[in-house]
Amino acid sequence: MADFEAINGCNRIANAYFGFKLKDWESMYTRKIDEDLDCGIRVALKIFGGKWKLCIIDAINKGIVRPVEIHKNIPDSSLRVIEIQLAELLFFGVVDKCSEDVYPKKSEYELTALGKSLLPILAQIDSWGMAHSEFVKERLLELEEEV
Amino acid sequence: MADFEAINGCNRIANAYFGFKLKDWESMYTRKIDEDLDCGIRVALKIFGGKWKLCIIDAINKGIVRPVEIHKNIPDSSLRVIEIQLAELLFFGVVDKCSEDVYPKKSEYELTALGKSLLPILAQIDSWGMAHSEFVKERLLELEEEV
DNA sequence: CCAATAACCGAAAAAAGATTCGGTATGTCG
DNA sequence: CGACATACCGAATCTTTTTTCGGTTATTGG
Repeated sequence: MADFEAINGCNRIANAYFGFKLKDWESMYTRKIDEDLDCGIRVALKIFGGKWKLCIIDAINKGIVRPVEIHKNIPDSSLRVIEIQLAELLFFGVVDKCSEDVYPKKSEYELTALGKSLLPILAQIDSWGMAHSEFVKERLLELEEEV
Repeated sequence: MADFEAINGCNRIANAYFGFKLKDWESMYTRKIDEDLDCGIRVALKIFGGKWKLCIIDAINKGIVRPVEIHKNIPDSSLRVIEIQLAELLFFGVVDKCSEDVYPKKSEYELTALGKSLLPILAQIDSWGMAHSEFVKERLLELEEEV
C-alpha cells in the first residue's frame, strides 16, 4: 500500500486517474485484467502508452519538473492531459511528487527507480524517431502529393 | 514512389490507412505535419503507436505472417484492425506484402529493414513489460480492493 | 489587500482509435 | 458445383483518449 496512502479517496483515483466513474469501474477493470497482461508489450503500453507520457518522462528527466513547465515544453498538449497523465504515472510509481515546503513552494515531480528504468527505452525510441523523421515526413508528403 | 505504386487509389489510402475521408485530409494532414515530428518520440509513435502494431510486428517476427494467423495470435483484437494496422505498417515501409503465387496462394507479410530496426526496441519494451507485469497487476488489484 | 500564477479538479465536447457488421472477390477442396 | 476459408473493404457504431472550459484553493510579489 505504502505511498498509495498518499492518494486518498477512491472516487478521485478512479475518476482523476482513469477518467471514469466508479459505477463503471468493475466492468472496465475486469475487462482490462482479463484482456491484457500476458504480453510484455501490452503491460508496458499500459504504463507509458499515453500520447504524452514518454514526453513527460523525458521532460522530467531533463529537469523540467513542474506541471506548468512540462506543459510549456510540450506546446501541443493541454495542461489538463499533463495533469492526468502525471497522476497516472504517479499512481503506477513511475514518478514521485515532491512538493517540498521550500521557497518557492510548488509541486515538483521526479522519476522513481521504475521511471528511470524506462530511460533506456525512451532513448532508443527517441533516437529511432530522430533517425527516421525525414523518412516519415517524406512518406506523408508523398501521400499529400497524391491527393 | 517505388512500392507506393503498389497501393493505388488515394481514397483507399486515406480512408483505409488513416480512417478518414479525403475531404478531411488537408486539415488533418497539415495539422499532423505542423504539430509533430520535431521530437523523435512522436515520430516513432506515429509509426508504431497503434494499439496492436508492436504485437503485429512481434508476430511477424515470430513467423506468424498471414493476417488471419496474426489475428488468431492476438485474440483480443479484431481482424479489421489487424488489416488496417498492417496496411499502415505497409504504407510506412515497416512491413512488405509478399503474396507469392505458390500454393497455397495467400498473402504474407514480412518485416522490411525498417521493421527489423524496430526489433531491439520491441524486445526492450517487451522485457520491461514482462519484468513489471506482476507489479502492474498488483497495482491494479490494490485499486480494485480500495473500491 | 490584490493581481498573478500554479496546482488541481469535474464535466462536456471533440477527436482519435478500435470494433462490429455486412459485404465482394478469390481460391481450395470434397 | 457448393461449402468453406482468406483477404480485403466501407460504413456505422462504440470506446477510449484528449481537449476545452469553467471553476476552487493556495501561494507569491507588489
